[in-house]
Amino acid sequence: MVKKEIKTFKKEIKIQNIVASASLEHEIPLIKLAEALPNTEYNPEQFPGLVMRIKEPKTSALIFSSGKIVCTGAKSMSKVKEAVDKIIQNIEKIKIKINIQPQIKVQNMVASGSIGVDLNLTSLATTLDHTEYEPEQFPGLVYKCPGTRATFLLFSNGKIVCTGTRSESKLREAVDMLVENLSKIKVK
Amino acid sequence: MVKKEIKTFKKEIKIQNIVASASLEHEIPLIKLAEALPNTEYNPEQFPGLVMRIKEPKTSALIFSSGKIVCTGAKSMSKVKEAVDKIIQNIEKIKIKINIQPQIKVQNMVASGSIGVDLNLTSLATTLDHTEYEPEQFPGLVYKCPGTRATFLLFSNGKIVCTGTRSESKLREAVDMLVENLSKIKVK
DNA sequence: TTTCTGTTATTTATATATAATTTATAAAGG
DNA sequence: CCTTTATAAATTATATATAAATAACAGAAA
Repeated sequence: MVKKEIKTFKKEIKIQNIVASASLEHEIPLIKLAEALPNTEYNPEQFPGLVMRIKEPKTSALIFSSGKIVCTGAKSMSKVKEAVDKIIQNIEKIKIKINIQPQIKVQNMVASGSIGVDLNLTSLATTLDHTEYEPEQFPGLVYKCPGTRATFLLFSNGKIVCTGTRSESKLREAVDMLVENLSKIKVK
Repeated sequence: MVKKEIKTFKKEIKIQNIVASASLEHEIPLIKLAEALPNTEYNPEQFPGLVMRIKEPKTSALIFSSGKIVCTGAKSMSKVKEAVDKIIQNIEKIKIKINIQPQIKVQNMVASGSIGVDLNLTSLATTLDHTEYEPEQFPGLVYKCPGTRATFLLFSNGKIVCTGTRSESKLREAVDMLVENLSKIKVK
């Protein structure tokens, strides 16, 4: 019985960063917020969003006057939710009442891991499609995985970085597809 | 009988600084060394090496935890050797025994002198290759002497500075080549 | 004039390469 | 005092590239 080649890869992947957005459905006076809270940075002439940093979970949020927010840095969905709650609590300190439970939408996930085998990036760049490899510019090979939102960064030691997916299931699907595609061109 | 033009140059050169490195082949506890010796300066968050100053020969040494050292300031090889011996004696004050006679490697020599003739740096900058001359930035003309490790700083009064060579013989060769190259384009 | 790019800012892993850090030294000009 | 040149040591920092939402401004193309 022939085992599928894919089984020989020791896939391993860990979510390192989640970017999520939400709308508080309420105008936010950013200047007032910036003056009231020490954990904020606001330079409207540089960027329209106010930056709010949360210690636990360690995250950073971008808050716009429209009430739209972007949360970055969390490593799990539960942490994202915790962070959003903290953000709302912070905003409510300036007497603004957020009446809704904002719907959180994951916009991007960054995960890192390994596929357990060394990769010859130079040959991969020519045998695999949808790749970009300029070692003198960046040591990783960029692979936009067809059929998925994922873009991978592949390194010669087998370490990988996956960006672009929006859920852990889609992330795992993408990694499986990456390994499958690599197997097809027999990288090992 | 036509005398060679080169003979009209009154070449003169003196070594002003020698930078040499060596390895003591022994780990050095820099914190302990800094606390025990007054002639040291150690700011690891600023620079990983400990600075040790020796009065005679007047030199300064950079000592790293790996046991690698860099000695600067000596004007002759014998002074470099004396300085390294003093450095080892200093280190042995904190009970560390350096069992070897480290092999000293000269990494750079700085020498100054004169070629005995005034130089029109502006015209030299255009007639001689491998030069850089920006008088409003620095009054000397920079000349990277092809075929040697030497880089010269040439001044309008004929004074010169030579950097980059690793031995007195190579230094003299470089100066000879400088004079020869200047003669070719008849600077006088 | 309108629309479409490209900055601006945030996070995060990955891995290369520079650059800056320190020390000494001469030269001439600011 | 600074400028410039070369040179080693080891450590930290930054730049390189990836995705994504926010939104305000810029410049450019239509």
